[in-house]
Parts: sequence; structure tokens; C-alpha cells
Amino acid sequence: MEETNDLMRQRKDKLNEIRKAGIDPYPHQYAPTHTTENIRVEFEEVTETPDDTNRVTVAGRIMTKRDHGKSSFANLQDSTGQIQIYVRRNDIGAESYSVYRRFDVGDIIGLSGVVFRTRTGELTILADTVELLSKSIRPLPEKWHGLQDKQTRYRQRYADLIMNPEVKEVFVKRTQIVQAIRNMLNEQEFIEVETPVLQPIYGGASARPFTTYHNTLDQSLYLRIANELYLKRLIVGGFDRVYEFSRDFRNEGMDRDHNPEFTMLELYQAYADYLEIMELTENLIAKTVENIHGTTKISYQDQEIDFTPPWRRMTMIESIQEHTDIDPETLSAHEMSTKAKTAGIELDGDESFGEIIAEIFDALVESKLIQPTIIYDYPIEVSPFAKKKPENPELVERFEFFICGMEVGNAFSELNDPIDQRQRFMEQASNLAKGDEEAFMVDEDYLRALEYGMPPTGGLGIGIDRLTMLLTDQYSIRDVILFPQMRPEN
RNA sequence: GAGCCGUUAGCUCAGCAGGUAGAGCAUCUGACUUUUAAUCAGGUGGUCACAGGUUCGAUUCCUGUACGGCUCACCA
Repeated sequence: MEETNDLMRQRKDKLNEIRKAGIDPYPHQYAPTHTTENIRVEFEEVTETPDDTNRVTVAGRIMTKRDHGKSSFANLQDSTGQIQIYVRRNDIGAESYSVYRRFDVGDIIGLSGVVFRTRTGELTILADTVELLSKSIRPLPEKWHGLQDKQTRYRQRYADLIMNPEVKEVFVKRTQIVQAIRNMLNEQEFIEVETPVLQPIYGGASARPFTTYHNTLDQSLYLRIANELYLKRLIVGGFDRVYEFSRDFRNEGMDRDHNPEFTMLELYQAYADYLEIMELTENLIAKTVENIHGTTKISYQDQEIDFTPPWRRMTMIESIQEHTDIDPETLSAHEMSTKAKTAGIELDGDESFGEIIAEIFDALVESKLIQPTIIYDYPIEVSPFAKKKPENPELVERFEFFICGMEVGNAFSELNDPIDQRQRFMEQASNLAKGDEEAFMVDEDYLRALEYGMPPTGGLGIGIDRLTMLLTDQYSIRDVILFPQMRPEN
């Protein structure tokens, strides 16, 4: 990593010169009185005449430098923005000024001075003391085009954040989204909990796990693919409303809306069914959107999206009838399978009716659901933790919601019948034996918990990364994850 | 996993019917005390991703590899 080019060698030479002049290029502490944002607010009325009452001390990174012989302008960037500084030899003294002239774009400095406006009206700090807080020996990207290369931006997010202020905004918003949701859930008496990331049995979703090993226990452990079964154990234990922002790990492909590690909010509410969770979902999301944007109507990749509740609701079968020429209510499994294959869907041939319906939905309907849409009543075969519909045991009380063609959340009336749950596990176990790598393992301890009795419960999972993509208008999940997964550089 | 595209100076990018490379910014030297993509003059800076092949000669053509982007497949 120790690349040497002329630019870095020159900067290291400057570093040594500064040290020889008796100055510590990496001092321990500095005490700014203002951020650049503070200054913009506090000194809005300031005039072109410097007035000693408008004194500030600031710290930040030099982003541009315009030297003019015995004076110099520079732009200083701190965590809140940028401000222009003006340094004159007469004000800071010849010795200080010659040190200042050795400062480079990228250096972090502190300065005290007086806020005024230049002739052109730009808010500026006229410095009377300037000091180096951290010498930068690696040159920043060019000031005008900034850092464009995606590979470098993802691998060196620090450089991306320095150069591209809009990137920082995305991640500030991401935090605001999480905070908004957390505040609303707390107000509704949900309790935030933490459950294991390292799990002896993975479950709660269909995905291949990452496997690791615990030396002392001498056993394999899995990084969680979901925390569903742990949260429901807590419902059994008597927490009636729980949630967790969970980093989950799935050993699957990567693309514009999949990263191997991602964040999911899961919540469970005792005595609720999926209809109540639908309402909760619409309100939670709509209020989050409003909190971030001040309105429930936003634009994503040039599409207008309206989050105002209530959202459109369709059963999965209705959605297939609407968006395809396939009608699951009149066709046999064989006819469905033929239609699906004609539409280019690959099937093994041993899929059940319900599995074919789910395949058709995924392939032909999902991408057409642009406005927030709740799709409900799923085939039982693809929903092993959801409760059957009383009037139709082939379907379960489950819904997912879709926005801009993306699945953003998943919810159901939780299956709390331990006998039924055991049967569903057994079917999964036989699928696992048949080689379905994404089938579930039997979780005897979870069954034991259900045997004690779990109240009727509604549960919900929301993909926080995808929600953030929508609310920050980012096309790729990599742009809402600070350090997206990448192959090694070398 | 497949297809297409990309990888040239610190950054953003040109270029090459095959003859060992260019711009802007950055950087260095000099001038300059209200500039803001500062200006003016003059310099420095390259394993053209990596490895093979064709050729008198390859950054350029071909093949392979690595990394990345997009699309598809996979993804309750």
C-alpha cells in the first residue's frame, strides 16, 4: 500500500521541514468554537468591514487554495460544510505565513479570525492565527471533477466522503430513517432487543448461510440469515412488542439490491394479525417518508411515488390475473407450468401449484409493482412460518409490500400452532435432504418454545437498505452501504 | 455463473490503419495582499491493469487472467 509517487514524496519532504521548524504536524487537541454551519447562521448579517466582535475558531480540511504572494484564500471543509478563509502575511506574521504556504490541499488545520464578507459578498474568515492539526501526505482527487471512479469510491469510502458531499447526505439520511422508525416504535411501546448473530441453527428465511466455527465449543455456527425465531421466542416469553434492527448475512449473489450483509428491521406484536400489521406498515413507512421529506410523495429515479396510506392491496392471485394472461383460478398445475415455461420461467417440473404461483409472481409481476403495493395471501409451500387462512388451507396470512419493483418488506400472522409448525419443519427437512440448499433446518428449541404457547402474533420485516435507497434516490444498494462488499484489490 | 463494456499521470479524461503517449486540474519554480475552476510565465510527472501470442516493432491487434460497471440468472 506504500505507493510512492512524486506528489507523496514532496509532501513527506514538507512534513519533515515542518518538523524541523519545531512544529508538531500531528498535535493532540484543538478547540473550535464554531462549525462552518454555525458561522453561516450566526453571521448572516455580517458586513464587508471586519469587526473584532465577530471572532471564531474553526477546524477543518483545506479543499482548495489560492495563493497570491503575500495573501491567500482557501476553502475549509468541516463536517457541516465549507467556508472561505483569507490569510494575510501582515495579519499572521511572516514566520507563520511561511509555514502556512507549506500547507497543502487536504491538510487539516485550525484557525482563529474574524468573520466578514469579501467584495463579492462571500462569507469569509480573516485569519490571525493558523495552525496545522494533521498533515495530509496523500493527494486528494481533483477539485472540479472530484472522485468519479466507482471502484475507488466504494473501496476508499473515506475519500468519497471527503470529495462528494451528497454521499454524506445519503448516510445522514440513512441514520435519520432508522431513528424515525425507532422513535415511532418506542412511542408504541415496542422494546428494542438484541438477539444472537451467531446461531447454531439458522432459520427464519430461505437463504444459504455463512458458516463459521467456534473453537471452544468445537462446533459450527452460522451467521444469522434472520432473527425471526429468536424474536418470537421473546413473544413466548412475554414481551408483547419487540423489535431489532438486525444485520443479517446471506451467502447469495450480489446485485443492485443485494449485499451479502444487510440490515433488516424485524418487529413482532402479540395479539395482532396480518391485517393490523398492514396498517402498522403503511403508517410506519409513510411517517418515515414524511419525517425525511416533509411529504409522502417522493421521486425515485424519475418516478413519482406516493406513500400516502392506504396502499393498494391485492392478493397474489389477483396480481397475477392483472399483470399476466395466466389465471391460477381456472388453470390446472400442469397448464400453469406450461404457461410459465412459455413465459421463460425455468421450472424443475416437481414444483407444487403454490410454488408455480410464487415463481410466476416473482418473474412476471414483482417488477411491475411501482407504487407501494401490498400483495397478500401467499401459497403455504413458500411460507413455513405463516398461519393458514381459516377458509383456505392452501394459502397463508402473509403479505409482502413492493415499491419500484423491489420487495421492501414481508409480514405474516405468525404460525403459533406447534403441531402444524413441526409438520412444516418436517417438509423443509425433506427438501433439505433432497438438496434444496435454502430449505430450513428443524429447530427443536423453537418448537419447544411454541409448545409452551405463543399468543397470536403479527410480525414484520423491512429491508432498511432498500427503504434507504428509495428515500435517498439511490439506484444501487452499494450507495446506501458505507462499505459495500468487494473482492480484494490484489 | 453468463453476456456486454471498461482499466492510459495523484484526479477527470483524450489518443494510437501497430512506430514506446497527450490535455485540464493537482504538483514544482518564479510573479502577485479581495480570490473563488484565481491569473501570468516556465518545469516535473507514465510498467498505457497483469501475463502470454502475432509482429522487425504492441499501450494499440489476438488470447487468457485480475478488478470494476451494467444487464441477465440466483435471491422467503
